[in-house]
Amino acid sequence: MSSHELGEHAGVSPALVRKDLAWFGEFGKQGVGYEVAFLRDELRRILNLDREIRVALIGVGSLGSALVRYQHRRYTEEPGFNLHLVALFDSDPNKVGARVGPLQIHRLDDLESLAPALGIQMAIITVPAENAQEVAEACARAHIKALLNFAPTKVIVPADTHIAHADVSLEMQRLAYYLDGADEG
Amino acid sequence: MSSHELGEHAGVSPALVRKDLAWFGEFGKQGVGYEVAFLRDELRRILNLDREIRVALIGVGSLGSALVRYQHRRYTEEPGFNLHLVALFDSDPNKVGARVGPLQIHRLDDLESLAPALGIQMAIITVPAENAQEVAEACARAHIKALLNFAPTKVIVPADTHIAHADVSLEMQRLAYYLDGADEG
DNA sequence: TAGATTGTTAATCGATTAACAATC
DNA sequence: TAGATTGTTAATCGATTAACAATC
Repeated sequence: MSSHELGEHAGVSPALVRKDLAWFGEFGKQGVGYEVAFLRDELRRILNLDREIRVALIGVGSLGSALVRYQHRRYTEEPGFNLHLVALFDSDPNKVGARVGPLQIHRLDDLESLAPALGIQMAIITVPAENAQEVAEACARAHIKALLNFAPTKVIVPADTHIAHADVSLEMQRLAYYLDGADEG
Repeated sequence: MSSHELGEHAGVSPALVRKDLAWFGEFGKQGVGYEVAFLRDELRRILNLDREIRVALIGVGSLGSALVRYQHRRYTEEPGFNLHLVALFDSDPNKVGARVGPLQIHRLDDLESLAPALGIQMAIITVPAENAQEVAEACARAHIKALLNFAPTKVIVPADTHIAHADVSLEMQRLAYYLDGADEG
């Protein structure tokens, strides 16, 4: 497949496909193009998606429970889907011990002691906004350096920690800009 | 508040704050800075966030139900939060008629007829990946031109329709790039 | 070989920053 | 008035695109 075809699929120019790939190496053959399966595997390796990533979810409310089911289904049904949700945490004593799908809910206080043993590398934060900062700090103590935060609030993390925000309403608010306003034609 | 202070909060340079605001008008006073409450209100208006946006949710599974509760809580508790979830749709006859929070689930087939009467301007798509495209097409027929898609699949929409993707796993896969690989130091 | 397409260099484009006259 | 900060213009920076020698 040529850079032209790849770009068509991705919605970018052929030149950009080649330039971006050049950051990581040489994957194509002059006059021929790219061998798709080979390119896919190389990129999966480069992007760290070729091996299991062990994930904890903190805050087992309705959104958290939904994400447990969603992630678990994809992990079991989709070959090569390497995001593995392996532990749940909550600070509510009434929830601790309960099961969601195949997983039991641990005490949030045990995050620090359990994370290393379980090999947790990433955490999903689905707690109320007012608790997100303290949970992020608990993750820091547990040496978890990749966080996906669903709480609609800014969270301050150490410099070596990466945090992504998944604020659903924020995304909807972005879309709102494109709605026909009452003031528009 | 000066562009310097605003930039510090937003994590951008003072010059960029001024340049970006200049796209929409003149909001500051020389020597003084910006009046924050006025600026906030102006921007809310410009971004179409100053009036109610009526939203439908399609696909009332566990993720959909969680989002209903989440949106409804923010709408009722947060002043000025104008995203109003007003209708639920599902194609499963066993779900139609059931209530989730304050809302009843409608037949997906009724989307086209109900959307105009309900003033739906935006839709959240939380159906399985294999149904996302047909649901997007139903939205097009219902003249809904802003979609937030949670299904992990590409959806083709008309040119006048805006679609945002909220693929949780994709965000986690992005984070994976920054994890220390087995091959790194 | 002739045609096609890569990887890369040079040119272009757009976005960010620096600088400053205007003025609160 | 003197100091501060805007809105805007010019300079800089980085990202995208065009072009092409290398070569499959």
